[in-house]
Amino acid sequence: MALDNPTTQAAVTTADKVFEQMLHAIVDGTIKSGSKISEPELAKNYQISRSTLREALNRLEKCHLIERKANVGSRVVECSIAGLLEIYVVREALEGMACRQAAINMTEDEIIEMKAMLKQHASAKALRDGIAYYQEEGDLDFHYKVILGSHNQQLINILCGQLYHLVRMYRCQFGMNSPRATKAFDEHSRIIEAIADRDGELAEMLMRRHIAASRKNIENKIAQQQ
Amino acid sequence: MALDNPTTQAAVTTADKVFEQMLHAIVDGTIKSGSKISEPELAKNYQISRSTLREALNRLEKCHLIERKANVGSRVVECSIAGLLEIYVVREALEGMACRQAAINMTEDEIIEMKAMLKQHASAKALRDGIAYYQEEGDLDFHYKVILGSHNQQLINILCGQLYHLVRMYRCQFGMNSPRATKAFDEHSRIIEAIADRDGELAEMLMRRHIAASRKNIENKIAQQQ
DNA sequence: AATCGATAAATTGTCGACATTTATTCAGTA
DNA sequence: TACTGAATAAATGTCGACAATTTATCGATT
Repeated sequence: MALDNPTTQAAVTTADKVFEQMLHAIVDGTIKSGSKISEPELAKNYQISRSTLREALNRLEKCHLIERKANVGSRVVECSIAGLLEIYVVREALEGMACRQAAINMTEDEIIEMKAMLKQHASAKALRDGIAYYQEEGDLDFHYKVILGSHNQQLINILCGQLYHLVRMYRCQFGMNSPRATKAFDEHSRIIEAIADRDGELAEMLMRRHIAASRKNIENKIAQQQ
Repeated sequence: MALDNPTTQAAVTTADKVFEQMLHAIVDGTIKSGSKISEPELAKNYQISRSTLREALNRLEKCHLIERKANVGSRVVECSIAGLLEIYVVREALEGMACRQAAINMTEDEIIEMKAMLKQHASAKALRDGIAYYQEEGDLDFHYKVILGSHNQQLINILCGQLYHLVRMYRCQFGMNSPRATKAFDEHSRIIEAIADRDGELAEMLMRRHIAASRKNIENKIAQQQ
């Protein structure tokens, strides 16, 4: 659970471990976004050889967290409003489709599990008057489960394997604890209903609106700050 | 133009060149899908060190053309009907959205260029009575241009950077020269119209239907073969 | 003083060797 | 004969050093 990502398997090699450490550091901003990466320096810091470090860098590049130029080096990806909005556009398309596929392909057991999860979120929400907790963990859990429920390996790879690290990075660095907790919860409920009804078209539409609402919420926030 | 991919930049390092060679070999089946990759053997074949080869393998992995297991090795991705259909689902979602964004973000010049391209395809089609040529190059050109027209770097990366190599691989190995040439051409025309009208909603819908039709065409072909 | 060019320093790319893990072989036993 | 398990072979992971390229430094010239 080092990555809070249901598709990640245990890190066995040292490059794996360094990858996870760097992933964490980049997501929470310890390694600043936009900064250049010095291979000799980092290799010394983590006490590994440059080969091993480069192996870790390659995995970070796969997640689109760093960018490499030949004979020049690597930089941590830059966090920008435009970049964040781009990701939301992709998520709207992909998670919308994932939701449609989930309505088609989810097993009854998976649906029961999702309903149970939502019930648990509801009680947690009632207890804590739902703010931070639900927003962070619960929201991710929900989206992960829907994506996995699509039973489409390509969708799962792209969303859980690469995009979601970027999403978490933006959430951390821009401090997104938006006041959409209650609204989001209701939207999640309706989405699960549509999936349980095996109504793929509605499920996709609701998921797209759910993500679009998130995006507009951010756009408003940005507009306010300016 | 080694990769027929508008987003690829010149290969400067030897790892780049080996990557391109292997990419070609995997796409056209010289390196068989599902086969195991022996690092020592390939390194000898290409006359490079294992480090350099591994660098090339990492890029292939980024394109989802090979899969690696820790301490076990790499295998070329397996071509299956299910896998092909999965890709079409992802393309329907992503290219649909790309088309919507293209309707919003394309410049007038880009639209003019697209119309010119289509006109050229039309004459080529008339001349050769449209079979192979349009299907292969023309279709890819069209889809590439729409994707680039979205002006969304994430969409461009995912579609042109990774998914399209897989698409080309399947086209090569399954021998897809489907008889949809004329129909596809008409669909392309209507999509460009929608983009020119800045009608994002229609553009997305038409692109989704266009790709879904391709998918159904394949499903039918498969069903016939059995 | 600013710009250009050459030299020097540092960084990335590549290599071959060693360490560690996995796969194979083959002898021994039930 | 079939199966287990230890020894062997092979493959992957990691390391440190060298080569090639880029960046920084510094002196010369306009």
